[in-house]
Amino acid sequence: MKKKNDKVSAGVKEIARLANVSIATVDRVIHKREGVSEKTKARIEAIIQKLNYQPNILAQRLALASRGTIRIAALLPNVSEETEFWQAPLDGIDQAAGEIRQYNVHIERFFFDQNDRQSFFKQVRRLSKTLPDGVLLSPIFPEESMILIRTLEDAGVPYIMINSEIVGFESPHYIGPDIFHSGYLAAQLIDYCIDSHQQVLVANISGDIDNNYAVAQVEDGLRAYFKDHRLPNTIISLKTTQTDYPSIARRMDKLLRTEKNIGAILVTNSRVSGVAKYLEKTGISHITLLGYDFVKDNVDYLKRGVIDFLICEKPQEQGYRGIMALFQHLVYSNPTEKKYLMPIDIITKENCEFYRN
Amino acid sequence: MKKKNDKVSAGVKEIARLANVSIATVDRVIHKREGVSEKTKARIEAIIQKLNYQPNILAQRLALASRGTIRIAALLPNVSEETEFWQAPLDGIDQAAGEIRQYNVHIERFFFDQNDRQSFFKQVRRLSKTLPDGVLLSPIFPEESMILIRTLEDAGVPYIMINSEIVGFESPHYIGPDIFHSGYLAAQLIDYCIDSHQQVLVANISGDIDNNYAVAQVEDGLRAYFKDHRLPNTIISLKTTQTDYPSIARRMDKLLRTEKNIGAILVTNSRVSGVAKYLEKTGISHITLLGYDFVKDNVDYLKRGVIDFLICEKPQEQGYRGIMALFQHLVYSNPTEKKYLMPIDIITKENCEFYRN
DNA sequence: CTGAAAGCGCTTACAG
DNA sequence: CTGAAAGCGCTTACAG
Repeated sequence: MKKKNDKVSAGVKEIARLANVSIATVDRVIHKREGVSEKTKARIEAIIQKLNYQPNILAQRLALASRGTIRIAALLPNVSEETEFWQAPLDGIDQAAGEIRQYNVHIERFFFDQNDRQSFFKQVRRLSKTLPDGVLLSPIFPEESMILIRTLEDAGVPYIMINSEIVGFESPHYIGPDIFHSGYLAAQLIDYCIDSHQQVLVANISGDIDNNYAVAQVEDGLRAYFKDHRLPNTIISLKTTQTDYPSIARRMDKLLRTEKNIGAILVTNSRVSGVAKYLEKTGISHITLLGYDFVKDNVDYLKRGVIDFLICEKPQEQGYRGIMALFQHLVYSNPTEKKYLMPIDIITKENCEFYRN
Repeated sequence: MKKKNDKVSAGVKEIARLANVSIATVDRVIHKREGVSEKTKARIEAIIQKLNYQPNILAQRLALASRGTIRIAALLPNVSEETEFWQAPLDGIDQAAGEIRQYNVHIERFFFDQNDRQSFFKQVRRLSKTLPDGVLLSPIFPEESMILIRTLEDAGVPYIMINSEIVGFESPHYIGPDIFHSGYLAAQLIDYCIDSHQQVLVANISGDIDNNYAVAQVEDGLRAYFKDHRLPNTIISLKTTQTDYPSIARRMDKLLRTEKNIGAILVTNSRVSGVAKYLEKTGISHITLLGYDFVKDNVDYLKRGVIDFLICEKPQEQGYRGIMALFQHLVYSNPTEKKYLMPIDIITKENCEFYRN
């Protein structure tokens, strides 16, 4: 099954032999370290060029493994019944952790309550005290996040943000969706489904709505689409910080009493199942319903035809990529890529069974 | 930045020390090889259990790397201007090749003409002659593919099929879309966009249409949706083996002369750009147009609003996953997973810039 | 400025 | 049935 002596390429030993030096000197040149005469350096570099030398990553890592542990901190909202969404990034982080634990990478998880900025700040302090080698965070609270980021930058600790950006702080260290665009996409789907005389309802359901820039950006994107395309539909906003079902039902009842012509509802986050429950209970089936995130409740309503479209940006992959990028950066000094924008996936009843977060 | 002596887990050396044997003996137990007394075997196994020993994959691979080369063959249609689609799986294969060349894996590519079964068979013979360690194929021609598969099975050579299955031959060695379902999904999207009195046109444009089961399955899926939902829309089929633009335009002209009420057109493969060109040239903008695959021409028409939806099943990832699965199987005897069905992605003008094949 | 040697954690051919 | 030793291709502390 296998042929012998079918080397992929020559290694340091061969280079050393050809250059008539020791492998230690070759290593110095490869890693651009001090202390090699220009002459030998040039000679070795020529050979490296000619042989098109590629280091054996396996051996490299194995040799480095003895050096010690890399500590990466992950700062995320905790996972509760009503914030099930955050399980996905966590799964991605766990997956990455599994793949790189061979390399002595240790990941510490710091959880906060997404409705309590105090708890966020508390975790920031805990995290800062130990000063890890790299940090993954979802910058839910912008001000407190900026404080952390300043600390990290001063200390030269690399970091990556996932899930949402800090408004007004363009950063190359971001892995996540272009949220404005995902609202724009939602509007396009709505445009396919409703008539020009129908209204669109944008429902923002969030405990801390004033700090929730993501929700606002989705709405901005949706409104921009209708404006750019000069569409005549009226767009109505609904805002509530009461996320429990009875409150949602009450608000919907009241709204639908006056607004008789709603053709579509976009819930700007994963709380769409609350509205779905309301529509199902009240037997309203002519309204197109859209929302965010591939979480269990939402998928159930999608399969039953109550929710028409879910938009999802692979949160698990965000967590996975975030950790891997930090790892690459710490171990191989690979630059943390420029901003990585996730695909914006459209999920319906008919493709949901094949979807992967 | 790093702490010393922060071992992930104990290794063979530690196990050997605790069991009072040599590491060679430990190795024998780990790999369930013959020639260890029951007594020592039991002792070593207990220690392995207790320590929850996990082999260091790096070291394992490095040690194995010296053994020789693994040869994987990939059998694919060639990439031409009108079969640009096949560039994507090829890119995925190249990416995988890059990642595993460290492990002395060599990938040989065999290309055939997708409109010429003779050329396929010729490559099958070439491939069979050298008998590689693993095979990746797109089974475009079912009969000839079955011949190859029988040969491989007899020789105990693992194989994986991508892109489409062989009808009537359910195989666990498949990585690709559920094509019937993707037609079903297309129908759902159409259902959102047209009225109940409008017609749907299914356009099958393929050089070798009688052998193209994928195209037929898409149509089956679409028809099944309309039937399952008892929708009144008439569905019209168009079939042509002339894939050049003038022929397509002629067929469309003729068809539209009699059928005045078409609300949507689904082109069952990547040839959708031909129909898009026709609609754009003739200034027809009220028809919803759907097709397959994220190739340049199609994306251009999508961006210009001529094509409404593209459906795509990550062909690049299929190639990548196919090679990686074979690699895992050959090196670690990981079972080639059960059938892996790809997500069915919906791409529109508003999310195409973020899509990744 | 340069080199010899040990070590990363595994596998294996060989000797007993 | 078992072990000592060499080797995979790199990195690094140490000696000169």
